[in-house]
Amino acid sequence: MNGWDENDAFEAAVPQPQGSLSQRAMAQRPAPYLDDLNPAQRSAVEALDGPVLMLAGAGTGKTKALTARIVHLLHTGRARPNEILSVTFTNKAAREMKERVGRLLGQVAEGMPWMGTFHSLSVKILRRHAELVGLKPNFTILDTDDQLRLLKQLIAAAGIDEKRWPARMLAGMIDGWKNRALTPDRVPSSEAGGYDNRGTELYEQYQDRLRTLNATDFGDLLLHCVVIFQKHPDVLAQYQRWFKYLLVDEYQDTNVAQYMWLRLLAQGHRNICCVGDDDQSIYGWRGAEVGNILRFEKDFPGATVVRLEQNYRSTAHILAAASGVISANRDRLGKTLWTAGEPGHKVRLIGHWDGEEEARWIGEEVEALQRGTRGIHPTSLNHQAILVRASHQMRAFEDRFLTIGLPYRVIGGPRFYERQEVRDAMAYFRLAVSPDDDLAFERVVNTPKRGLGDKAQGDIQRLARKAGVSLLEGAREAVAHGLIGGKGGAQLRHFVEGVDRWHAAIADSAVPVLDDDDGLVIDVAEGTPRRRGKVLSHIELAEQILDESGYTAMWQNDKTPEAPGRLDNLKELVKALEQFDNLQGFLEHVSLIMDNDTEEAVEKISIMTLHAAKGLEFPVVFLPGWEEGLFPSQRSMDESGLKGLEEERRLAYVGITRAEELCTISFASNRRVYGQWQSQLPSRFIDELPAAHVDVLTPPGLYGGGFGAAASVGFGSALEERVTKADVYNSPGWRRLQDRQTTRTMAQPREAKGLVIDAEALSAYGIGDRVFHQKFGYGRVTGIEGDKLDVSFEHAGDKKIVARFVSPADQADDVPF
DNA sequence: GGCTCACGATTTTTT
DNA sequence: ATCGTGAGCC
Repeated sequence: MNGWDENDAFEAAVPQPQGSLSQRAMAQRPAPYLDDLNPAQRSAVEALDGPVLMLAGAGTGKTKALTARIVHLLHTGRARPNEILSVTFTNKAAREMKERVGRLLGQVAEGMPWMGTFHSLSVKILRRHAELVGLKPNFTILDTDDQLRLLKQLIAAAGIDEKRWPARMLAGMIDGWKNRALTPDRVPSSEAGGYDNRGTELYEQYQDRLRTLNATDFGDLLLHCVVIFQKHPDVLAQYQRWFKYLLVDEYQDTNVAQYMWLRLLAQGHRNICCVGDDDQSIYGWRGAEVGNILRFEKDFPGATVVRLEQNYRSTAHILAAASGVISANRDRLGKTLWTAGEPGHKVRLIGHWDGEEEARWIGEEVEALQRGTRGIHPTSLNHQAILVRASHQMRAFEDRFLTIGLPYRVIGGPRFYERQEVRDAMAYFRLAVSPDDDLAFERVVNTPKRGLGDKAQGDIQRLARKAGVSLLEGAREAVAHGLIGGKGGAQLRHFVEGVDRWHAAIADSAVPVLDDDDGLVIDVAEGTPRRRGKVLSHIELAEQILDESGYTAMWQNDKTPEAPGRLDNLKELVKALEQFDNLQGFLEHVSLIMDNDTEEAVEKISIMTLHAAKGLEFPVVFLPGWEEGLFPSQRSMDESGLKGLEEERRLAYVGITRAEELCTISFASNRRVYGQWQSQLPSRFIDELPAAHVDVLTPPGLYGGGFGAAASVGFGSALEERVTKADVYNSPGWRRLQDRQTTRTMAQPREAKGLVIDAEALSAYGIGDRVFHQKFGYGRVTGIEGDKLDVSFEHAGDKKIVARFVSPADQADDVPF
């Protein structure tokens, strides 16, 4: 790699702070946070006024610069802690930044009330102005389950077949609109398709329903804020004045709504500093707009752009490999990472016969590295990671590691607060706090089973709707008039009485506590002073709720293997209550804050998706499954064309740059996908790796070495067999492998995705062609009969379609935003 | 109201 | 292959 020369030029171009006036002036006061910054970081920290774009490559110390900037703002007296708005995407990032700022300041930085995620900050703002969007300040935030339940009801009410138009899909559409800050009235008519052309209508109904329930979903938090800012200039002006400096982390991940949110707040003083890396934009599929960062200089004319390019994480070979891959992307702002460190080991590349063998080989490598028999120092399992494209790839590794007893941990998976039992418990708490929370009522009225099925619940719904009261009140009525028969009726009575009792207990002991430490006072309602009325602590109450409702008993009686774990989670949930003053406060924060990263004592290798790995680093990284269709993912390319491919490539870049010392890329020639064997071609990204920085290891399966050969394959050893990539592909072993692939493919032509089988070219379409249908989406032609095609659709299944109803789907189709 | 069977989907994921 | 969902049946 040739980044060193470029860097020298860069350093020469930037005035060196040594001996400069400002530097000597700074030295007068203790400013240790500036001392260990490199020149680029330092200029990013010191450019305080006006728009700043910090282009921070992987591992270039962006968090360090960001935190130093905050400290610098405080230290120079430019802003008080509560006048800095500092936005991250995850709570984890926010927490880390708080800690680091605190460490630099030499104190606990709880004095930064406006440091948080887009969502948590939006909630904070929205609570103050809820009435401007038709909500009460104590609105609840729905989780995905609630959202789906609601949408299902609306779809059913509209008489639409939920089979054909699933609630999931509508949720996705609405989410997409909210990501782009589109209220129902602004949704382009071209996108209103589906759902019998009533998509927007359903969206509108959904929003109405949320308002009635005094609830929002996650997307609303941002959207409502943007609407308020746009419609109420006076409110916006107060915030603009208050937030003197804005800092944004991971700017490349912002969506349109977040962009507008930021822009609105930054208009005025324009002191906005965005930090990001266009090469690490991997969330386009959930609305992130790389365009936001690419456009920054246009959006904020006169912006200072600083590039952080010195990498402190990886060896030169690893950086060069990553740079080589990412350089194939167009539309980059362009950065060249360099390191002052050692070249280190080349990136290792190895092909395997199939996925199982790949897992076996990696398992052995992991153990060898752990023992230190691979030429580098012994590496703890905690410092090794396997990064996969899709979570189903994890299975092969889990299976293998379980067999050989290699401890592993899967990162990602369902979050703590997403677990069923946690949500159920929370619904009970919600009901106790606000008995008219209908969604909570629906969720737990028959959990545990109380003999209240569809019929009984339907009766309650009808009754409540007719009387215009909440479901709980409806249930009370139903009980009073004996409308619910037998066992169910008695249990419902018990349930209603329980909620009443718990609610009364809360009214006795807890008093709303107002947030008053953020310094910003805008029409906040009067609050009663904090008081600890002592009837029941909220923790005791929570336990009582779970016991009296029979919820704890339900899991105690459950004999399934996961029941004990669920009980543990409930205990943990109750324990988490300790950090809050009352149930209200808990409910308010839990949906936004609960994380569960518990450090374990046992050494384990981490398995996670590439997405989950962003922001992390490991000395040793394995990147398996680099095969066409898997990585880059076929679906991504089908759905987003070139844009999709480029995002996949950025994912590859993210993967490689996670490695500090040793990075091993691998692929398999055969893989079982959805139960069918498929032959695989090595990923195009493999060919984009610069050969000079890659060691191609002898694939044990190809050279007949089998088990023994794997152990002898190493690097840095004189015995090592080194071959070039071309050698591998031209080798007899590789050809043999190709031959076998073909044989298999011919034997199962129907499943042979990605391979064009000899077509009876009767029409414009051939077997194997990818096609697009207005309604069914993308599919592949599996047969031709006269003017009809058999098409296997990705989402809609197998259909016989008249050829003129489909259009050819170009793989490079660029779907416009 | 609970259980079984068939069908369909199956990248990535935060808040 | 496998998992989750929904409909239909006891």
